[in-house]
Parts: sequence; C-alpha cells; structure tokens
Amino acid sequence: MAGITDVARLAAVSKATASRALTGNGYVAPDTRARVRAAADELGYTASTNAVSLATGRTSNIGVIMPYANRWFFAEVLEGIQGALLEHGLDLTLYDAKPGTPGRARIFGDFLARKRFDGLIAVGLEPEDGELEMLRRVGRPLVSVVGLPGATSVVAIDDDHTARRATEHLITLGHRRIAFVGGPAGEHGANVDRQRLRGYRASMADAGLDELAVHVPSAVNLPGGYEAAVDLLGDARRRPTGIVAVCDEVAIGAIIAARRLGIQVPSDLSVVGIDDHEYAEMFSLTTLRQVPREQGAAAVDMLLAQLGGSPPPPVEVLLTARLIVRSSTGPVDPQSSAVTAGTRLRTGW
Amino acid sequence: MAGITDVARLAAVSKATASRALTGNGYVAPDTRARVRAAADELGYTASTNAVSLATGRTSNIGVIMPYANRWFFAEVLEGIQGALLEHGLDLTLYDAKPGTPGRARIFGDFLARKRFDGLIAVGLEPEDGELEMLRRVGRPLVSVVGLPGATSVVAIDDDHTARRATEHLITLGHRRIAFVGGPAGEHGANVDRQRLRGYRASMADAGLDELAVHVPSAVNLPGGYEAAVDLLGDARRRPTGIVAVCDEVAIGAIIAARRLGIQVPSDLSVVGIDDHEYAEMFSLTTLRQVPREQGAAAVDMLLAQLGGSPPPPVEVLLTARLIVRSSTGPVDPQSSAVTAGTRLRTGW
DNA sequence: CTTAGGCATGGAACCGTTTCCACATTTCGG
DNA sequence: CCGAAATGTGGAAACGGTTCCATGCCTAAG
Repeated sequence: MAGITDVARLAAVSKATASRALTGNGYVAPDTRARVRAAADELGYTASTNAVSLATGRTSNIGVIMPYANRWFFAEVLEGIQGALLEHGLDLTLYDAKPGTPGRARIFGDFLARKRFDGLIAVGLEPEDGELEMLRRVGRPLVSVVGLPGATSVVAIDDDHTARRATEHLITLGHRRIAFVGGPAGEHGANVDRQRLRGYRASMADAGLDELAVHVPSAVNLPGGYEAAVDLLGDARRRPTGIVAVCDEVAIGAIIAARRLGIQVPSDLSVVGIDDHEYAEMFSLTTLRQVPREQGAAAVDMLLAQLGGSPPPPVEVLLTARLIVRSSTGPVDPQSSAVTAGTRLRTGW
Repeated sequence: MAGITDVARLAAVSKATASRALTGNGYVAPDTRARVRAAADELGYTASTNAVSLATGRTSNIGVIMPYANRWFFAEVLEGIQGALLEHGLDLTLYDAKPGTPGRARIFGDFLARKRFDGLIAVGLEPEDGELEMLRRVGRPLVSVVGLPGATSVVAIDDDHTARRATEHLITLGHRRIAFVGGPAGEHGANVDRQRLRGYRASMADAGLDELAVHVPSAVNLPGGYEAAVDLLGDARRRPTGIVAVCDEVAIGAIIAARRLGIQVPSDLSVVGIDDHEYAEMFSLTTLRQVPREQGAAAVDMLLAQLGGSPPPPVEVLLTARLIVRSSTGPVDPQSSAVTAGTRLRTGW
C-alpha cells in the first residue's frame, strides 16, 4: 500500500507539503499541488483513516444506536441517516442495542467507550438504568430521533398532537365510539406509544367522549393489531365505529381483522393510522404521514452543525405529520350500528 | 482522556509492560498484570482504537455492504451479523449501496477504499460494471450472503432447489395448474428471483406440466403480489389452483387478493411462499423457512475463520429451507374449478 | 557448576498521518 | 526602497498505542 511518503517522494516534495497539498490545509503552490495530486493518483493513494484520525482526533464516522434495525420506522430512519452521511463522506457504525439483552450492556459498556465516532445519533432509544449517563460520558455530540426528550437535541413528530389529530379526524366524521388500538398495557411500553395514547385520550376528553374511550393494548405490529382487533370487534355490542391505531401496521392488522369478520371498512368501521407505511396505500389507509427518512437526514444536519460550531442548547425539532385521507375512513353510517353480521370468526381465508 | 502512558505511570511500569498486561501478549508477572489492570480501571482507560489499528494493522471492525437495509431479508441478516459481531467485540460499519444511485458509486470508489475494516460481508449484492473488481482490489477477506456466486465464499439457501420443493409440495397435493408469482420480467431482476423461477420451471417440467407453467412478474413485495394476483385470479378461466410465490410477502399479497376476490384459501387456491416472514404465521402461510439471521451469523463465522488462518478456497454453504406446512395449502378440490364466484373486484374492504 | 532457555521488564522504533515551527522567498503598502 | 505580511516549503514532533530487541534474573538440564 502506497503511503504519503511514497507520494511525497514521487512528487519530489516533503511529507508535510504532500499532506498540505492533499488535505488543502496551509499554503501550497498551485503547480506543486498538481504534481502531488498526480503522484497520488498514479499510486492509487488513499490516506489511512486510522493515521488521520490519530493525528487529527477526528474519525470521519458517525455512530448510530437503535434498539431495532428491522422495524419499518427504524429501518427507514437508518436509510435516511445513511444517505445524508454518504453525501458528506462520512461512515456509519451501527449499534443494535436490543433492550434487556446482555449485548446491550456490552454496547453501552465497551463499544461506545471506544469512541470510534465523532458524534452519535440515538434512534428511539429508551435508556435504562444509567445508560443516559453513559451516553453523556462518551463526550461526543449526541442527537436523537425520537426519545431522550430534553436530554439532547431531538427530531421527531409530536406524537401527542398527531394522535389528537387522528382522533379528531374521526370525531369530525361523526364518530363517537372510537377505540385506540395498540401499544402499552399499563405503564410499560414505548414512550412514543404512550404519548399517542395520551393524545387520543385528550382528544376524546375535549370532545366530551371520555366515557366512550377504550384502549385495547397489543403488540405494535401487524399480527398484534389483527389479534387486538379480532377481540375488540368480535363482540358486536362493544364494537366501535372508529379505530385510532397506534401505527399503520396495527391499523392494517385491524383492517384485515375487520375484513375477516365481515365488517365493511369504512362503512361499518373507520380506521386511521399513523406513519404512512409502505403498505398504507395498498390498504387505502387514512393515516398521518411521517417521513422517517427525513427525520434521519435532519438528525444528521443537526449533528453536523454541532460538530462544526459550539454546542447549541438542546433543540427540539417537532415535525408535523400530514393527514392523508384515503378510504379507510368515512362518515359514520347511521345504519351500521345495527349490523351484526360476521361476529363469529370464519375459519380459513 | 487517560492514555496508556498514564496507566503505566500509575502502575509504575513501562508503557511496554502496561500494553502487554492489558492485551495479554507477551510475558507479564501476575501481580504486575493485576496492578496494571487496577490502574486502568481507576483511570477509566480505554485504548484508542485508532492507535491500536495503526500499530497492529487490525481495525476491529467489519464492513457490511447491502443494497437495502429496510427489506425483511436484509434487515434480518443485518441483525444476525450484528449479533454475531457483538459477541466477538467487533464493530460494524454499514454501507447501503442502492443500485443505480450516485451514492453507490461513491461507496465503491471512496468508502471501500478507506479499508476501515478487516473484512467485508456483502449481502445480496449484484455487482454492476467493475464493482466486483473494486471489491477484490480492496484486498480484504470477503464473504457474501446470497449473490457473488463463485467469486467469494457464500452462504445462502439453494434458491433453485427451494422453489422446486415449494412447487413439488403443490404437485404432491394434486395441483396441476400452478402459477409462479413475483419476480423478474424478462432477463432483469434479482438473481435470487430468477433462480427461484428456474426451480419452479424445472419442477413443472419434471412433472410433465410445462404447458401449464405460468409466470406472473411483479414487484417483490406485498402490494406487488397483491396486484399480480388480482390480475391472475381475476380471470376465472386462466385461474390456477396453486400459486408458488417468489417470497412470503408476495404470497401474502396473493392471499389478500384472493380473499378480496372471494376465492377461498386453501379450498379454491393453495399458496406457498418462501421465507417464513414474520407475518407468515398470521396468514397461516405454508412456506419454506429460511432464517436470514442465521445466515448472517454464519457469514460472520466464515469471515472470522478467514481472518484467522490462511484464506481457504471459496466455500459455498448452502442451507436447506424447511417446509413449514400451515393452512394456506391443501389438496386440490375437484369442485373448486367450477367456482366462479367473486371474479369481479369488490370495492372497499 | 556451567549454561541454555524461560520469564519479566524497559527502551526505543514504528504504524501513517497532520501540524507546529523555522526559514526562505515573494509581494506589497507606505 | 524597506519592512511587514503573505506565501511556500521542509524538518521534526506529535497522536497513542504495539512490538522488536536488549538486558537481567531464575530455573533446570547436562
């Protein structure tokens, strides 16, 4: 492998000059620079990142820590981050810190301590124990996408408000019996889900519908939404006319459940989600669109700003989700409450 | 930040001894080692990875390059790799090389050339132009999960064989009109998809059913499968009794389409997929299970083996997919071919 | 009782850059 | 025309580790 010494020799200059010519720091005569460049090209020279980092103290690498890499939101954010970093010529090191695993402890204990990065982006991280403190102790700029509220600069949508708008959308359409499907049972579960639930409750309360508010917890994915909806919709007497789902996957699960139970969407049941998942269109799902990819890119921008200037006070960027009306929601049908068809699960598809 | 010099001073030994004590290379008296360890702990010492890499030539980092990070297969493989690396204390740098993007060119041109890793895992990579040559020129051990056949060590399932078994499963159940849904139109599309199509065709030919073989191309995802199946199933006369889908997502799309068209699964239509996607169970999908997570872990093992000893000849590890029979497939129903219900799309859900 | 070899340690070179500092040469305002 | 500032270059010192080599001691084999 050709080193800068080789380049310098070939260009007949000193290492120092070669370095200046290639990095652009300091004075170099134009033709000298050209000669060095040519030599570098000829030798196929690429600076050793390790040596550069050691000398400058700057890795050109950003760490990304998230609890999952295989869920829609996280995967999309990851792609957004990756794309933005790519443009800046920065590498990305991924830390997949699954809650409650021994691996997670190692990540916080060992991996982060290596400081292989100039800055860190935490996505949807809900710190346990002393994890927040450990993040802090790393001593690198930290930006988060969802989560770590107050502790760092954050980019996210306003989950409370978004759930409110989803609920209001149904209320405006005349719905009163509106259930919230998905998310945490009790005090557990992700912050995001709890906030959305809170937004739903607030919205119901504002409309004087406290009494009718119902929360059906579920796993936050398609099968979870399906099962919860089967439960909820199976009993015709407590069946709502509208469902606010904690996210699109749950909403789609609910739609599939409704379909299986012979309940027509939207004439018998309106369903609204949050996300605008890649499947939303296929299921004609009305939803509040967020674009995780943009959130990832925004986080990169914020981080880079911090890497440049002095650390700004923690900033909170709240993006607004846009309501995308498709045909999973509609006005409440005065007839529909009489419908009793399909209360029993049919078997098979 | 405490350096090894500080540790050495505190433990009253030389840098050399401190290094040996901490890395475990070379002779160190037990009590000296203990003293150094204690000093390191007290100072909260963590070796600078850059300095270590520079001195040893070993980054403790593995690069992973894949065209997508947000598709089921890729995300699962990624988690498998991450988990395995975590156990070995290795970091993971992710390169998301989307086909045909300018970013991809930069990744191959600049990013990989930095050699920030000891080895590289390519997942489902289909090299364009001189990309294979560029990968080679990086000069680091390379293992791939799916793709790069022959060029490197590979771990994958035998797609041809797997599709064959899926097809044979339906044939054994008495099906004759079996269509293949999903994948490439013409010569384009992913290698994997082409191989599966080939396996299907071969199996049909073996059973003397060449004439009945039908391929309906589609985007390789849920909506793609849905649309293709609506087309295929819409016309009762050319409707098959069985569908082999290129993957589970497409299969599920087809099941949803069938359901929407009023076609009963499995009595009117059997559907078999490949993957055992996380949604497969919910849809009672019969499928050939592959476990991408294991493939990722296996790739890590192979790579680590290469990093240790001398490079072995390219090895091909073909995993066997297991047939998981659920209730989306069943014996062909002699009555069912007479069924004509639901040929027209109903609107709404 | 030698002496070869294992054990334990420290000094110094080295990994491949960047950058500080010193020095020389221009350029330019006054 | 002169001195200061700007420009251009090279030597050498970092950056923070690992490892080669030399040294000295101790043990055990011959």
